[in-house]
Amino acid sequence: MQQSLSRDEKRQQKLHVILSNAAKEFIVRGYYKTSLDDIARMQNVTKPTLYYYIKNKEDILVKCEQITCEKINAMLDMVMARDTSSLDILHAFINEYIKIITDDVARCHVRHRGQMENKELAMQSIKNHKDIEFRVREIIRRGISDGSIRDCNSTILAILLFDSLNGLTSWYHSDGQVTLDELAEEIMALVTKGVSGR
Amino acid sequence: MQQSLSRDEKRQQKLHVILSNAAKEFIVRGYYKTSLDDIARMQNVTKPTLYYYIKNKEDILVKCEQITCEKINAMLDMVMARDTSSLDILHAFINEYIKIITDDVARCHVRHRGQMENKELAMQSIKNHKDIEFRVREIIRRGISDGSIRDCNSTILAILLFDSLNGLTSWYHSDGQVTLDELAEEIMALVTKGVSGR
DNA sequence: TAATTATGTTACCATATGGTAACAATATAT
DNA sequence: ATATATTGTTACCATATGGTAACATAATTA
Repeated sequence: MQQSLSRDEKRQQKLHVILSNAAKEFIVRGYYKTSLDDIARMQNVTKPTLYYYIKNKEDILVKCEQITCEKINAMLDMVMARDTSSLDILHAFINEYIKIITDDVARCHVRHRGQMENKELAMQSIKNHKDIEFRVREIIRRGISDGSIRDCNSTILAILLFDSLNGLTSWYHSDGQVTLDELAEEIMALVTKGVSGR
Repeated sequence: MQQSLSRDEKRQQKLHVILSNAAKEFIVRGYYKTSLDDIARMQNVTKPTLYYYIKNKEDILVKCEQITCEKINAMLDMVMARDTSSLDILHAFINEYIKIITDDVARCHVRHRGQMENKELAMQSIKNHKDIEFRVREIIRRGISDGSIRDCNSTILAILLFDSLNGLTSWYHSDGQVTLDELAEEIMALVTKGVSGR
C-alpha cells in the first residue's frame, strides 16, 4: 500500500520533470521547433514512453496551464481575503504574481495560452485566463469604490497590467541584474504613481 | 519607361498583399499552422509563385519587421524633434505607436519578433527592437533630467511600457467597443498618473 | 512462485510541408 | 514580329514529426 503510493509519487515526479523540461524548451526554441523526440531525449527515454504520462503534445501545454492557473487562483483566494484597502490587495497580488510567473511551467503557460490547435482546449484556455482577469478586475472595481484606486476603465487597466506582468516571462531571468523584489517595487511604483514627475 | 515603373509598382503591391494576408493568418492561426500553400491560395496563386516575391517563409517575418521598424523609427524621428517636455514627447510617442501597431503587418512583427529559426535573422530582429527600446529609454532619461518624469529605472519602465503597448496587438481590434483614442487616453492616464486614488 | 500491472522499447506509418526543377505563358522592348 | 525578361504552373522530393502497434521487461500483488 505504501509502495503503491510511492509508485504514484514517482509517476507524479516524472510527469513534473517532463513538463518543466518541455516547458523550458518550448520557451527557448518554441513549441513547434521542439519535437517529442527532443523532449523524450531529455528524460533519457523514448518518445512512446511520454505517452504514458501525457495524452499528446498539446496535453503538455494543458497540464502546464492547469498547474499555473491553480496556483494563481489559490493565491488570489489568499490575497482577496485580506482586510485592507483594495490598492493594498492589488499590491500584494502583483508581488505574488511575479513570484509565480517566474517559473518555467508558468512561463510556458503564459507564452502559449489560448494557442492550442484543438479549438475546445483553446477556448478553455482563454476562459481560464479570463476568469483570473475577471477576479483582478473585481479588485480594481472595489478599489474604485473604496477610493483607494483612481476612477478608470477597470477592464483596460486589468489587461494592461497583465500584459506587463506576463511580459516579464519573456525577458526577466532571476540570474540577471534586477532582483525580483526590485522589479516588483518598480512595477508597483509605476502602477501606483505613474511616471509623472512631482 | 512608365510601363516598367507600373510593373514595379504592381510587384510592390502584390508583395504587400502577400505580406498582409500572411500576417493576418499568422496572427490568428499561428506561423507554423499556416502553410505557404495556404498563403498562396489567398492570393489565388500557387506556392512557387510566392518565391518570386519572398526568399522563403521566414522572409515574410523579416519583411514585416522591416516595414514596421521603419515606420516606428520615422515616427520617433518626428516625435523626438519636438520642442516640448519629455513627458509630452512620451505622450506623443504612445499615441503614434498605438496607431502604427494596430495593423496586421505590425501585429505580425510584434508577435514573432526574434523568433526566426535562422539565428542571425533572429539576432538582427532582437537588435532592431532593442534599438527602438533604447530610443524610448532616452526619452525617459531626458524626462528624468528635465523633471517631467519621476525618477525611476528607465530600462524597466521602457520594457513595461512596450509590454503593455505590444500586448494590444493580442486583444485590441478596431471594431471592438473601445476606440483608439479612448485606449490611448486610458493608457496615458495610467502611465502618467498610475492607479492610486487621490 | 505465478499472474498481473506498470513502464519502457523498437519499428513503423501517414501526413504535412518547405523548397526546387522543369516547363508554360504573358507582357515588354527592340 | 521576334526576342527577352517576367510571372506563373505542374509535378515532385526530402525531411521531419506526431502518433501507434507490437513486443520486452521490471515491479506488485495474490
